[in-house]
Amino acid sequence: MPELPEVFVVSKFLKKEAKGQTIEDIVVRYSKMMDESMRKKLIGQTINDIETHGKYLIFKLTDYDLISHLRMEGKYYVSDPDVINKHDHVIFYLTDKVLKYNDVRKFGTFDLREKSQTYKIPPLSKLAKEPFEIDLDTFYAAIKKRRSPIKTILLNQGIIAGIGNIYADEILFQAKIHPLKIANTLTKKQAQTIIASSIDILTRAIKKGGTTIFSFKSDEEVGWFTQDLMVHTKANEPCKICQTKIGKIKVNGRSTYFCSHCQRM
DNA sequence: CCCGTGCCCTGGCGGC
DNA sequence: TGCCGCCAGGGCACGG
Repeated sequence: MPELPEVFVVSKFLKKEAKGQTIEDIVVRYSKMMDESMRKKLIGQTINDIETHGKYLIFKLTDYDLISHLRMEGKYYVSDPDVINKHDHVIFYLTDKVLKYNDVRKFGTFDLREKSQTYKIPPLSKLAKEPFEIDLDTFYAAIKKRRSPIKTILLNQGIIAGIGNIYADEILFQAKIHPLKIANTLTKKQAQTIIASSIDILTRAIKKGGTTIFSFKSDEEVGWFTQDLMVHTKANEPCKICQTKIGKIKVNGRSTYFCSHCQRM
């Protein structure tokens, strides 16, 4: 499931494939994904650039910004125009190629904004800064007034942007903090450690994804692979640091993996 | 404002 | 072999 590193890698792919191309036509195969008024506005627009903010992709067009969220399984790929795959929902006919948005679960979203409104209304108006830019005092102030588990806080895009369920577990493991630790009991030092671990893990994941970018296809995963993970999906396996069995619990309905010895309340 | 729950979706898998 | 129920999860609406 795409988190900040995967979205960043996708944006690199899109810059390579779609930057400078004009949208000549669009075929929408699942109407809830994109309505007709959006489709009409997009036709004739040139893709001048692709930016990212957290898990969002932002296509910078001639007159609008197109905000794309991949959610769990959304992906973009370029392929033979004659081949339509089962979960291709939006097909962009560009100047000299066909770009497809494929999404098995249909959870992905498209939002079109006037350029002046992009960051003024949802979804981007509510988005916090990414770990790379976030200010420690701001982050710590947000934490101090929350009574939820820290895991829940890391998934809150309005507090810190770009972290999803997989990297949240990995970040807390590296920071040696228990996922159920209540946010407002953290010290400023621990908040700082969380930010540092976030930057470290996201950066390493981006580098990892970057190695597969040139062979990117719809059915290839980007980002971290299972052997890079320390705790996520490792239930009952020995912790790579202390050999304690990795535990699995639910935090706010999300599967959460942790080491009860390395990560303290 | 904060916090928890249910919903959107499909495919894969365990159980029988 | 097939069917059923559950699980995966990001963001949002909605209730307390």
